[in-house]
Amino acid sequence: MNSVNVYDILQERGFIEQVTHEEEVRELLRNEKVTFYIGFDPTADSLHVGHFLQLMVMSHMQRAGHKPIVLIGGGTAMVGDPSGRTDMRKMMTREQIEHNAECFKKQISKFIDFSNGRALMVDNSDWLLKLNYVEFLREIGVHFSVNRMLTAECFKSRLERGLSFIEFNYMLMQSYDFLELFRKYNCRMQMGGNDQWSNIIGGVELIRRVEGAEAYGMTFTLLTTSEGKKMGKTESGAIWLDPEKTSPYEFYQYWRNIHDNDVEKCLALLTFIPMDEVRRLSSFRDARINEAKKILAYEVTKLVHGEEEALKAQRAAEALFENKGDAESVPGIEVGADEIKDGIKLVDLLVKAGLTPSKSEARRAVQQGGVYLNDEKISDIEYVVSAGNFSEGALMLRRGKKNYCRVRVV
RNA sequence: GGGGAGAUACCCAAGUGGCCAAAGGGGGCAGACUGUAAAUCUGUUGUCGCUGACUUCGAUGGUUCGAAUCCAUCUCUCCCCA
Repeated sequence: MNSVNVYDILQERGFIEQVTHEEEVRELLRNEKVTFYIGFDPTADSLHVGHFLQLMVMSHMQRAGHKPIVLIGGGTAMVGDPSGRTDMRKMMTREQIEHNAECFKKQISKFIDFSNGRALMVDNSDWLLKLNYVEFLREIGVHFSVNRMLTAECFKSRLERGLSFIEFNYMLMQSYDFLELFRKYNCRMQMGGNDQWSNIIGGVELIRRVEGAEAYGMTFTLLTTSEGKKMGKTESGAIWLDPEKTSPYEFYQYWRNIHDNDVEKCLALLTFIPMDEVRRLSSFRDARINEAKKILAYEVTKLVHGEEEALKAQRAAEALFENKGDAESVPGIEVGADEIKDGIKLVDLLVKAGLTPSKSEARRAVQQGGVYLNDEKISDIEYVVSAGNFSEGALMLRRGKKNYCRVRVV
């Protein structure tokens, strides 16, 4: 067992938000090899950075010799977790959920070591879907006080806006999951984002009531910016771990452009850089903090997309913003030589390059002086791009300050 | 089951027969400033064959020269009573 307690590591890095029994959990993690679980409901076809934070915790725990169970919520996704939402989740079909679950499984396998039984992946649809309603009520339902549930934080906002019975049941399902894993695998601890606190203690209490045994829970800080907004969201949606949905370059840029005040938090939570170094890097002020941001961006991208992609993203960023590195790495599109022969309208090219979602917006961007072709501002919306604009078969198209696209002729 | 309120663009929210592609705010985008940051200020924010045309105000059908606005039916949400 590691000499340094993983509890202290998690605490020092700022993960821990709430713990059921602080001292006991600390002792437990110091003295025993603990089996614990974190659940992931497959509500989308890719994980996002919020999930990544959970995976970092798992990773820290695994490094310390504990055994993670990744619980894919194929069953709970059929119901929908109301925690932390103001609106009702829309019902998902079973096919969607199964598809998403497959995507999750693939992605998670990259982050956690499942070799030699060092970790486990299970899907709660295996036991939830075949539950018998009346039996479930008699065995599990009796232990839950509606009065208490109604006072739980996770239902507060929904009590004002509306909460359907199906979502109200979510807590019971998640609590049952914990019980199931406790029985099957002696899983004694559940971890999760802080919005999961109510659901986690639901399980802890259920185990105490049914099994007369002590189980533990711990929640982590949610990835929020220093202004309290959810991190990992951009104009175009979430920051996904799937490179098809968020390219490694975009991913890199997201962290590269993080707010100064969030640098320390991100370095601590999303990289394995030692805390001494984290503190040193984030103590930089003014322009120098950019050094820390570059390291953050590189490290996180490396963890998620691998070293090669991280280097490519870094070189691309250097080429665009620091006039070094190499432009080859800049993400781009290819156009056929025949398309260029007769010329292609700039606005069409902007859309094709994905720099603007529609031609109207492309026109607007041009009119507002936000479009550059090879670093030269173009303000004519009728401008036609032709072979003359290319050098060595490529040109650089830019929209706004930092949205680039390298266009190559093939 | 009875009664009431409501559904408007990415979100919140005004508009209750033509002056409405639809006020205002948030968010987004662009410009200035900068450190590829933040804050601030300015502009912009349905689409397209763009000085014009087309589609949009829960859905469908109707009244009208003309509907987000009136009528009918339907779907969904919330509140009160049972």
